[in-house]
Amino acid sequence: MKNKVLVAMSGGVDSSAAAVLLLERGYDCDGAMLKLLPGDDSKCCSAEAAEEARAVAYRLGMQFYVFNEVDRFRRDVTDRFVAEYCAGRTPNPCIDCNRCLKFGALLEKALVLGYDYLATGHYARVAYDEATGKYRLLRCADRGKDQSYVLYQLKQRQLSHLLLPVGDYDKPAIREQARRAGLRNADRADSQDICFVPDGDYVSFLRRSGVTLTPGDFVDENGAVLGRHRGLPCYTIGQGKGLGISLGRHVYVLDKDPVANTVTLGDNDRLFRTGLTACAVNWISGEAPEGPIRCTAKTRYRQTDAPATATPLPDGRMQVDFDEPQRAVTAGQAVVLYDGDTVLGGGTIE
RNA sequence: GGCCCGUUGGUCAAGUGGUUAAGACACGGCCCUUUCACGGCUGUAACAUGGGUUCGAGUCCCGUACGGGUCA
Repeated sequence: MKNKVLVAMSGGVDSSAAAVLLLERGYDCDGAMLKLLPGDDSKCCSAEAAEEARAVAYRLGMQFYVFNEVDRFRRDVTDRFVAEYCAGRTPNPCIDCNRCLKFGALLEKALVLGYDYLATGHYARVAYDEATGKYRLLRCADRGKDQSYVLYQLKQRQLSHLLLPVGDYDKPAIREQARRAGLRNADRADSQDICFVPDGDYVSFLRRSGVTLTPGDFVDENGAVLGRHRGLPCYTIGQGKGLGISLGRHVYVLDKDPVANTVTLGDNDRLFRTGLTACAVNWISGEAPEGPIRCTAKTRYRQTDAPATATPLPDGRMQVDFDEPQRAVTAGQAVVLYDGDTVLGGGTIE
């Protein structure tokens, strides 16, 4: 009888509702939270969030644990975040955190402690395919809330121990579940921004982490100087605001050159590309397809997927060619592949 | 130094006696959002300065400051 579940609780509505749903289905649940930052700086694991989560757990009659993963979080998430920005890329730390902490450290901890499953409040679904004997990762029922993009790094072993109960519902239904269960955080605002950057100012975080920002030139596509930038990490491809430069028309970041320390600006229509390569590729099925596959893909979390052809490369990387040019394909961000509602896999854009 | 031209929001830039002083871009706020962005909505903000003329001056006249040009 596999029914012992450790629920990853953030103190928010979604993970709380996940616990409620699992309890209703008869699972034997306890709650857990990861302590990721040393101080009280994180939104994910602040004292307040921990209190919220603890209160919910106790109300639901669950045990509640906090596991300290400060060192691992620094190594696998924040250090990497800083290094990526220094290299001129735009990282997505949530993906690393999911892979290494939530579905890495926490899942291992759960299994060691004798739990059968880890559950989270992500809006996505896991399904078992009898025919192939494999697990599948699916988008959630509510496309508008779908979070499968940030889970594309999951592997079969992780999926086999994963429950995502909120993925079958939409947000209003989840809030209603929480309300019905008498949870005081039913109307708590959704989380947002990078959890380890509470004020939303990631550039200051980089500075505090020892990164020196070197100002340089904004240039146009011909190399003509348009103004001064504050340092490459302050910008990402496709960005149009916060440039502080006034040319009488909207311009966007087309490119960043770490060697020349320049940021190229230009018109929106110069941002579109059809092809990309990706590294650190993960195929949910556990193995790369034999050859090119038709799929849809998206290059940023908040974007609708577009028709494409994905081709596994011999060295484990992958080539993705879109039918129509995509805007602001950015190194460091993730490209995620879908077949309908099924997540096929993804990788880090080079 | 003489003469000429110019000086409107953060930037560019309309406006030739009576306007709520346009617009674009920048900037702020809100929304969206477990990344960074994009996007949507919305807002703040100006007549270089001191005197005149006029019922009334950003608009006309004089001085000052600053910028550009030009002359020996």
